[in-house]
Amino acid sequence: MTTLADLLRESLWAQGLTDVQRSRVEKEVQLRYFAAGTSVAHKGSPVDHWAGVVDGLVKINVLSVDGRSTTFAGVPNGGWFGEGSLLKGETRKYDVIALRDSHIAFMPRATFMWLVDTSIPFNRFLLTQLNERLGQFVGMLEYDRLLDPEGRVARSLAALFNPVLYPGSGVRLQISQEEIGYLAGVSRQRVNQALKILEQAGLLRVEYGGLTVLNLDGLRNFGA
DNA sequence: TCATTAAATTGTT
DNA sequence: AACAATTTAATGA
Repeated sequence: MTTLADLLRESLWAQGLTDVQRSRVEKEVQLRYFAAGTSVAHKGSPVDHWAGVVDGLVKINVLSVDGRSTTFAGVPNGGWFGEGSLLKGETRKYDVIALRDSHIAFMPRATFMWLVDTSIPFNRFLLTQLNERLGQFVGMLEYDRLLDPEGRVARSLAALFNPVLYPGSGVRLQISQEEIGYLAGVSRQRVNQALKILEQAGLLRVEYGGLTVLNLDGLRNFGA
């Protein structure tokens, strides 16, 4: 179990803060618990917090009119989301759902804006985060059309280990094959087959209720 | 600590 | 989608 202190210690943006800034953040950030399958935030609701995953895994997704679910990204330990809508003052554009039992940290808009106004390292972090996320979505557009299911699973997993966006992730990822299916947009059966292929290629090791990444670059470039 | 049972997850069709 | 096999977690002796 990871704590808020661990999250702040591992977050790049927190390392650049002054003691005054960090203590205000620790005082005003609230922790909430979400059971697996529950909604963390609804599409269309006002965005008044910046949210970080302290412990767990959430997915960012939308529902199409016919009820089909499409996942844009998974956010593991150490990942933060919602800064785009927070900066623009718009309502949330995606649903956020906990894939596992998750502890989520919420930073009030006032605190977030205060950091934007007073901390150059925090702004630099936001620039990097937005840039990385842009690159991730551009890459997704590409592989979504070009790659077979093995490649899609491989890149979805690699995205979860993006060291810039999600510095808290280790090599071990606790995620069921069903959850991977949601993230990669393929059926659980295809995930099962894809994982075996990736395991034979020496890129990862399949375990009960999770997997261990052995070759992150190999995953990232699989099928290219 | 060990055995039994239920629940979750995986592997296969 | 359905089913069987496997692993984990919980319970109680």
